[in-house]
Amino acid sequence: MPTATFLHLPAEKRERFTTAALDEFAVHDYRTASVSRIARAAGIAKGSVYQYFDGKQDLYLHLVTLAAERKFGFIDGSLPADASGFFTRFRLTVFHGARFDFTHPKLAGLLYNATYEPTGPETRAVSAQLKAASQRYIRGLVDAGIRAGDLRADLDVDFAVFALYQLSVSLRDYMSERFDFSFADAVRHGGGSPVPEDDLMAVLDAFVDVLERGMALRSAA
Amino acid sequence: MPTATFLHLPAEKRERFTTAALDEFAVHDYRTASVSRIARAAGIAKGSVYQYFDGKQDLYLHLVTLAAERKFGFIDGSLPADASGFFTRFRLTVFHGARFDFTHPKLAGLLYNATYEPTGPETRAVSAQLKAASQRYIRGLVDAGIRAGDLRADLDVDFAVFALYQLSVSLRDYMSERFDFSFADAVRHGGGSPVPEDDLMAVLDAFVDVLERGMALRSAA
DNA sequence: GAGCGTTGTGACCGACCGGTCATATGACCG
DNA sequence: CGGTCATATGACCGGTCGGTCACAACGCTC
Repeated sequence: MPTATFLHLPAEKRERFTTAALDEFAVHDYRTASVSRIARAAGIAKGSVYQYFDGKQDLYLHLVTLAAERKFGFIDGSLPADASGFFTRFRLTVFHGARFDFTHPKLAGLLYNATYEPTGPETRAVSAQLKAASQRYIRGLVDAGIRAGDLRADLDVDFAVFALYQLSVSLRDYMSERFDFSFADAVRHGGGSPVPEDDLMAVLDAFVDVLERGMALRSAA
Repeated sequence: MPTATFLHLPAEKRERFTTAALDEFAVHDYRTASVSRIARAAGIAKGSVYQYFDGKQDLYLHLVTLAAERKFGFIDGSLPADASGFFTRFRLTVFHGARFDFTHPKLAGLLYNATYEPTGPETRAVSAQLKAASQRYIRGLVDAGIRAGDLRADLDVDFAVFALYQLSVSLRDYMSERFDFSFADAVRHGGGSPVPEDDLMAVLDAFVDVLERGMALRSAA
């Protein structure tokens, strides 16, 4: 957690530092990210970093927490309050999640890296927490979907949660390929034109379609 | 590619080295893996590594190629020649892939790491090739499935291939959690009892079930 | 044995890492 | 002005890395 010193910092400097740190962790995984580079990019001495945070790990935890709060907040704030059916709600959740990824590529890149972080001792706890929170959220949706009669009652819930989670997370890769959108470039050179929402929705329709109907050709009943 | 020197090595020494290198790359990602540690574990001087391979990258490429050939060969050799339906064939493919993962944890761990390798310049090409080969294989299955009438003709093939690929790859994580089987431990301390094939099949049934029928409760036709 | 090509060796190189700490700076107070 | 305290600094530390190279050891033929 940030020290009092960091919180007392003039806002401009604090943000300059945060931006530099996000830039670094959005492009590099934990081990490859360099505190020295962050300090250089922020225009401060390396020693100062250790006046603001306990160390690399502490800084990382702070950034991931911040990014997760922003993304979950963004999604929650974009969802309508009234509960539509499972598939509508799930599609909207993924849709707004993707919108967040396009408009906040740094934060999204950090979260993506954190999710796939090779399990070193310094990052395992953070990754596990992130994964647990996402799966808990999805499990809530699935449970409600079964109760509401939107989903088959004999569904293997564990597997369904796993599948929805994996596909949601890796959808980023799919979109990147399908729309030729490089998130790495977006982080490095800011922006790039995000995918039109219509095209995004079309992909999500294919996604939900497979979830809902399956892939099999059903012989006419 | 290995040098002539490496190929002239007595088999025992060559295998001792290969084993040590696999051990290292199965547990660490590319950047974290250490040539010095490999040399130490193999009981040779570090300089010798550079008599056998052009460098770290070359060694890595060799190992990934070797592991991929073994795994694809194992699966191909285990599949029946006659083409059953799409879902049966897909389930068998994943089944034998999982069997390979349990019985060859080092090779499988290396492939898994290579798949999720953070995209540094040294590993990007290898990861992309691995992913392309897997997706090409799956696309073949899907195309055949549509032609045979096993799959809906209006299926979004791109998305289907992506989903099947992602779920197959990450199935390892799911099994690890579901069966409390640590692949990392299996690599480090050899073996551990693999999941009984019945339990494995039960998971794959749930997998294929979702693929085939979808998740929606269908009102009685 | 001498000569020679192949293979083995590990000290060494420059680079970078996370983290520390003695010291400098500067703002506030009496 | 002196004193005090929060903050800023960057040279420095021990460590590890991938890679090199001068040299030693070996195996072969003559």
